[in-house]
Amino acid sequence: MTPFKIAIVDDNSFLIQAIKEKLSFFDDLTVKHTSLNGSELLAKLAESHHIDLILMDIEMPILNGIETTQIVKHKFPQIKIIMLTAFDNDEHIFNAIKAGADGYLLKEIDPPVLHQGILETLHGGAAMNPSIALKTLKLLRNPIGIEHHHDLEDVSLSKREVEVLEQLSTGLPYTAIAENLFISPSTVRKHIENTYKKLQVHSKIEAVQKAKRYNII
Amino acid sequence: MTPFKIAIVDDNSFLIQAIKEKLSFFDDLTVKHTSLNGSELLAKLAESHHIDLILMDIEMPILNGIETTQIVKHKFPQIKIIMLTAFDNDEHIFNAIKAGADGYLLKEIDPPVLHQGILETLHGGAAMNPSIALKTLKLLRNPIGIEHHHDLEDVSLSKREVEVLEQLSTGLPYTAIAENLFISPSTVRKHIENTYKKLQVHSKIEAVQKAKRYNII
DNA sequence: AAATGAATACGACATATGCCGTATAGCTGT
DNA sequence: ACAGCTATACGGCATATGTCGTATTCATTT
Repeated sequence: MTPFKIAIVDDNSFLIQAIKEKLSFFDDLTVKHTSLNGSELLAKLAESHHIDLILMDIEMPILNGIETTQIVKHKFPQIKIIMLTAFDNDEHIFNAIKAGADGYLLKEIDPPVLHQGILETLHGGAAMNPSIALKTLKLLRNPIGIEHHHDLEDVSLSKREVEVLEQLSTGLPYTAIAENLFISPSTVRKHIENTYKKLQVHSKIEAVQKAKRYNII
Repeated sequence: MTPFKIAIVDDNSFLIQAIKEKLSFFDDLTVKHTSLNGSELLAKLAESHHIDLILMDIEMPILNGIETTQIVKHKFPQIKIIMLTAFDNDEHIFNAIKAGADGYLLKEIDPPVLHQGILETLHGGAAMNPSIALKTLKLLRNPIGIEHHHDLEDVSLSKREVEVLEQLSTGLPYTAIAENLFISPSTVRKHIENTYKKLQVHSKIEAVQKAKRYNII
């Protein structure tokens, strides 16, 4: 069995070294590369995304761990990401989960526990330190904090564009939308084209998801 | 140090016995009493609530584990409760968390892991099996799923099909999905074709939305 | 030993989609 | 009156998608 390929991202090179040493005891894992911030990681992934799991710090310059997680998960959803950070405040935890993290551990973790968490995550689970787990349970019980609806300021879709987007979101093809709105398929497509530009996306799914996240539909 | 006082509630007396045996290895825990359903437990707690933690089954006659958890947590919030059940469907998990459970474990658990989970919970954390943890993360990410939280019984997607669906949901084209999963685009398309049949849909968007509603992704 | 299901892979074909350019008509605020 | 925005509409082209069929390999189950 070839070992799992791990990447580490942390702006503190001493801490990277410490994590590497913690993992060095286990021969079913190998650290393929490390980065000091998100964009350095993205550059390495662009060359080769042959990485199974990323251990990601949160507070980093240039591109932080939350943003980086979002981008990596969007482009390479198969790569597992565990946040490995010193802080466990609710804001970070919630944002990391929203960004798509598969786990959340604290840096003071013991090597065997870290190893266990990585393996569990690679086998389709989620790694969480118990105190973090409790926080996620509390978040689930209080749906108040869940709705973090920030509206998209700079983007404004026209009424018609929103109507078309709503139809799109149900999975209808252009021809059906045209019939529903009594306009030509060409017009539907043009509306969608303009909408994509405003939302800066390039497909139905991305448009629908972005629109939902920003409460446009 | 006096051992922690545990209570077990399960309508299957054989399983109670099995759990007791699992815990018998650890002298920092002692099983104070056991009950075959919720009202039996409540009666015992009314006499003496000198209990630190309850291991609670969900499916029981008379008073089930969810309702019992709600009542116990209301009257004795200091008592920790870990759900210990054979089932891990979203509905149960979500309801147990809402009822106030401090953890959720599966009955097939190994003795040392159960022991660990109990201690962690008693020390102010939450005990969760990794696959359950992942489900809670998904619930947090999908506000839709929180309202529905029911699994699709009759439909079962394979592991690979779920992976492909996850990739689909980010808006990636077939070719990118193929690269990410190191398989041919033909295979990606075949997986998607099979998925559509199982979900009874005919497009990406429908598949992704249905999968989200049923907490598949 | 046979059957089943999962994962892999290819070919073919009709349709849908993303993206470009162009164009007309109506409405709004300056 | 004119600039700017919106809604409407067409054509073209490369690529993506949905739906068929077929086929091999591997692991599990009967």
